[in-house]
Order: sequence, then C-alpha cells, then structure tokens
Amino acid sequence: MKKMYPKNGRVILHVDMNSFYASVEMAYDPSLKGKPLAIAGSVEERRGIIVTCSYEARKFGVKTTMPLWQAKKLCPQLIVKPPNFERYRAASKGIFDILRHYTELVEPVSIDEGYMDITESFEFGTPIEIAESIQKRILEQLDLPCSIGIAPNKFLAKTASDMKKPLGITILRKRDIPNILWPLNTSEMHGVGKKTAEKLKTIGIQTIGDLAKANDIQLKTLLGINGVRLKERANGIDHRPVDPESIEYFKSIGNSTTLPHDTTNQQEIFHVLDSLASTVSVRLKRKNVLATTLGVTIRYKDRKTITRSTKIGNPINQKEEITEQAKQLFMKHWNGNPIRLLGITGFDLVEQEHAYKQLDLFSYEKEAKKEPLLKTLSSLRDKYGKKIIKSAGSHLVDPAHQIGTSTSFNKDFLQAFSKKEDKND
DNA sequence: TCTGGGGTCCTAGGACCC
DNA sequence: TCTGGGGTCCTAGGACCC
Repeated sequence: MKKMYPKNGRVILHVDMNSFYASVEMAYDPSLKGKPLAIAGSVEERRGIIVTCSYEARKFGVKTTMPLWQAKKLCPQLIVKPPNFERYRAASKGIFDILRHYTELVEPVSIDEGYMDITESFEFGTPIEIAESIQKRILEQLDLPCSIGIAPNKFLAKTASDMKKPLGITILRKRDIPNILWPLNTSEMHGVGKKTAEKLKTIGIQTIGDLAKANDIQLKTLLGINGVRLKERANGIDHRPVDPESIEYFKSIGNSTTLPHDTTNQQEIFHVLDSLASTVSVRLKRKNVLATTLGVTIRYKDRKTITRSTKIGNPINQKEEITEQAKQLFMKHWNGNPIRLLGITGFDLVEQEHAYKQLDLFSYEKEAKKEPLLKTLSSLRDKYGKKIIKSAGSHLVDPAHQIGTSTSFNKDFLQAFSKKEDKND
C-alpha cells in the first residue's frame, strides 16, 4: 500500500539548484533579492563572462556565457559580483547534507545538482511528498530555491527538473514520453549540443520523437555508439545507477587561465606556467593523488587551441616536477605565436598509496628483467635487505610518499648510489 | 575589437607486439 | 621474400555539460 510505484521500477530524483551562485549571494545578502544580479568570471573586461544570473537579470536578455560588456548593454543597472567559491561550496555541502537525510544513495553531479535514488525511501512518504519536503527544507534552512524532477531513471529525472523553474517539481513517467518528450527539438535533450543537433538534421531528425524512431545503423554511422545511446534515452531507457562514489574519483585535475593580454614573452609565459603548476600541485595533493600523464593547453590569439600531453614514468604531484614537465612540453610545441590562454592538467591519476605499486619489493625482480636500473636496485636489495632500500628511499622521496617498504627512486640518485657501491666493491 | 574555467567521454591514427 | 589481422598503449582532438 505504501509503495505507489511499479514493483521493479526505480524512483530517481534530480535536484537542480536555480541560478545557484546568484541565489547564494542573495541568501548571503538579502538586499540583493529582486534585483538583476550576475556573477561574472572576472570583473575585468577580457575574462568577464556571465557565469550565472538572477531571474530578474534574465528578463533583460542576460544569459550565461554572455560577455560582460554585452550584458551591461542589455541591462545597465546589472549588479555584477565576482564568484565566491568558498561560499558556494559551503552552501553545496548544506544541500547535500539535507539530501542524504532521505537516502545514502545521493550522487553529486556538480556543485549545484545531484541525483537521488529514493526507491527504498518510502518511510519518508510518496516521491512527491519527499520532493516537497526536500525543496521546503533547502528553502527554509538555506534560503535557496531548487527544482526537482521525479522519474524512473536519471535521464528522465534530469529532463523533468528542467521543466519548471524556479521552485518546480515535475514528474515524468514513461507513459508521458510520447506527449511531453517527443514533440521537443533534439537540441533540448541532455547530451545533444549544437553539432549533434545539426548532424541529426542531415538525416531528417528534428524532434526527440524522430530520434526515438530513427534507424540504428544510420545513427551509428553518424554519431558512433553515442547515437544509439541517445536513441535509447529518447525512448526513456537509461539504466545508469545512482552512484554516490562517482564524485570521489577524479580522472583529471587542471588549471587554466586567460592571460591579461596576448603575449609572446617567454618570461611572462613561464611565470604563468609556474603559478598554474602550483595550483595543480596543491589540488593533486589535497586529493592525495599523483598524475601519470601531464598535459598543457595552449590557446592562441585566434582562439585555436592545442593540447599536448606526455606520459611520465613516475607519477608526480610536486610543483617543481609539474613545472618542469609543463615547460618542456610547452617549449616543444609552442609555435611562437601570441598566446591567449595557458593550462596545465594532470591525467591518469593514481592514489598515493598505489603510486609506487610497480616498484614495490615484490615487483623488483620482475621489472629488473626489463630495466637495468632496477636490476641495480634489486641487487642492492639482495645485498643489504629491505633496510637499505627503505633508507635509500627516504633520501629520494617526500616522507609522506613512503608507504611501508614501497618507495620511489630517482635515477640520478640511484646512479650515484650504485657508483658508490662499485667503489666499495 | 565577443566568447571562462572546471570537468567527462568518445574517436581515431600510429606504434608496437604477437 | 612477402605480408594478415588483432589487441593495446599513447596522443590529440572534438563534443558536451555546468
């Protein structure tokens, strides 16, 4: 009696904050309420684009990603604030704490949206009652508005939360799909951008309904497996689970910046790379990970952007190592033209505890067959046992990196060390 | 004298190995 | 002496999202 949804179906909520950054600023300073407010990437003209704006600002035609000067032209009385991420992170934490009151199955997608699987949360009421309760609590406790979508899967829940803003609650059932989803243009679909919508048009697909009935083979040749997946979504099929841990595992960590002015000055460029490397290092360390691949991004004056990356033998997260690799990559690939933006990103992240796995004592013999240097290390171990390896390691790596008998080494030291050994012999 | 910064996922070609 | 095809790794680029 309590369960009012299909026995084997799921109940998924998508909670989406309404103009989040602007709403947080208004909650923080209520005198901003009811006024056209925008958060801009930088107050400086060049980087100034609208990140978020209040509904009052939207009435003037102000939109996300619009250059600041353009927004001001449309709405001269626009109040512009720089983003305050600490404030937004704090608000975000408050929101997800509220969501986790109803279920552990909460998957944050970004700072201001998340999925919940409330299939088993019937003790809190019907899905609508739960959504109402969540919306009310976030509004009362944090003074922040949100929209919530209720559906049998993520895609439909996401679509539903988008339908009523602000402060909407929308249910999207499978049986609603033909009437509600299919008449919409494909570009309304999450996952379909400008390019994909254009491509779809070339084979006569305009609406989500067209897509739902499209030919699989045609879709596959046009869009790869993404085409077939989009068709499934258009039919309301989406089996992705709500995964509370997905946010834990970052695949990359980077930092980039548009320069105050386009430049070819190498001194200036290196200075920027230093500071980007420093940020990336701090972020990697904060997450206790090291990067196995390092990449640099170069955007030229004409906005043409290239990325270059390289695999690193030993994973890194120290500022100096990152700077070194980034500068090398940069010098190797810079064509000398004026630069607009620079970025550094670490990929293939490994947790600190696993970073030296391939070098732990049990792997030495195996690796030594391929790598003469490791043979040296292996023979050292045979001679002196584990102790010497550990003490060698302590010279080589930040103590925080050392886990048990696993350790890192650097080739220069090891060569020096083995030379010393030769003398002694 | 327009278009930020943080990410994810997919594709495709060349190298290399078997 | 000439030559197939599969698998995996690495790198670069593109599309998309918030």
